[in-house]
Amino acid sequence: MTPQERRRQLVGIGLRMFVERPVGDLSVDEVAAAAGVSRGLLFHYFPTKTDYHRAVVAAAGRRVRRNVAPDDGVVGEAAVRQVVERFLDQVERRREWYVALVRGRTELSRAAPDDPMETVTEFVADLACRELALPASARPAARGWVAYLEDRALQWSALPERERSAGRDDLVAHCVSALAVLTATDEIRGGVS
Amino acid sequence: MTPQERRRQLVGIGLRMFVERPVGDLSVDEVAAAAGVSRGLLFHYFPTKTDYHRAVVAAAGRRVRRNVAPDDGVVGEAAVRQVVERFLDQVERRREWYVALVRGRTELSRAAPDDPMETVTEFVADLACRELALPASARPAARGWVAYLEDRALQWSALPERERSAGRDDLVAHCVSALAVLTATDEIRGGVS
DNA sequence: ACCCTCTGTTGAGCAATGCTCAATAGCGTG
DNA sequence: CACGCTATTGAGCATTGCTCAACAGAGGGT
Repeated sequence: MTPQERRRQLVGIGLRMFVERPVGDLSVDEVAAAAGVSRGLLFHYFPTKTDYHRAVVAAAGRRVRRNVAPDDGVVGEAAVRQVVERFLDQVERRREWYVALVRGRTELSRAAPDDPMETVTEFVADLACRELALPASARPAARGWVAYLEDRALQWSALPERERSAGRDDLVAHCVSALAVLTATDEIRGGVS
Repeated sequence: MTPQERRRQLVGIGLRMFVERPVGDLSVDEVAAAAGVSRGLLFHYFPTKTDYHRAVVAAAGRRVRRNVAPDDGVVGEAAVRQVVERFLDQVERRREWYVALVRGRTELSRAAPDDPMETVTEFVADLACRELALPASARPAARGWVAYLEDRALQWSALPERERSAGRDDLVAHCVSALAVLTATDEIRGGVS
């Protein structure tokens, strides 16, 4: 088996086991056993367990990024709305998996130069800034908005099915508006004093 | 040494070591050594390492909650403003410590009925709802706002000192306004369409 | 056909760590 | 002084992250 295939296989196994327990608690033996290889081989591909951990979380991040990206050709506020919708879908349909991802990326936050956690946040914040033609000064607010969006999505996805589908459209509208409002520093400053 | 003192001592040690490495990576031996006791004793007080972990994070959460609580007698929007200010202070003055807390609480998020992470979030959200007399329907937005506030505080506290002190007042004003706007569902819906 | 190298792979083994348990020490009480 | 209670110990077990020297077998050059 070629190295690239092996890596994919191993990371793939991590992505699946991920849901059940945090990657940190996952033993190398288990992964190796699931792959039908020896412990040693895993260390051949990922010199450290943390490296493996990082690879798995990074792959998860890329997957989410793919899933929430808007269709080609959709631009402006419509793109933002689509991202919000897809983000809600993502969190709703695979809630535990997403929660596991949040945990995994947080565990890695220490000494992570290419912090894989940032993948999704950066992507969404960038997209929002671009599509709404926001000034550079609005970037922190846009990033904060992503945190807001994620929290709302996690709360919402924990609701019983009935309330969830009922409130979905309102939530989308609210979050889209929220981005505009939070990044419109002048308006918001005057709004409440 | 009385059991209560021992517990306090052990948790206190955890609170201090906490900054350097995640509680999860902290070995029982180290804690025991720092306390001048044997491994075994630690397991006498905290049957599982996770229990110890939880105790430390819970204590950290209580400490933050104390630090951000507004003064007695301060009510309404002033109370919210004070919480925001104190929250920024907290994150700024002990950034690594706060980051460690975020990590610690996330690590525990699995199967945590009395999730200590919630301590601070719940506290701030409750306070905001109460002081601004928000309806129950605004609760999710208030919780989301806490996530927004935390993210902004973490971004801001990473800035070089100059920009930090310059932007501080604006950030406080922005966050206080943001709470009002995010929870005023009608306004925000109409505001941007 | 033989050997040789290169690389994916193995498995034994080390050190650290979470955890258990029987035994001890020290103190207050009858 | 003896007794019991409880905080405390330290040896020991199983697991786990990680190292390393050795193996297998496919391809190529002679």
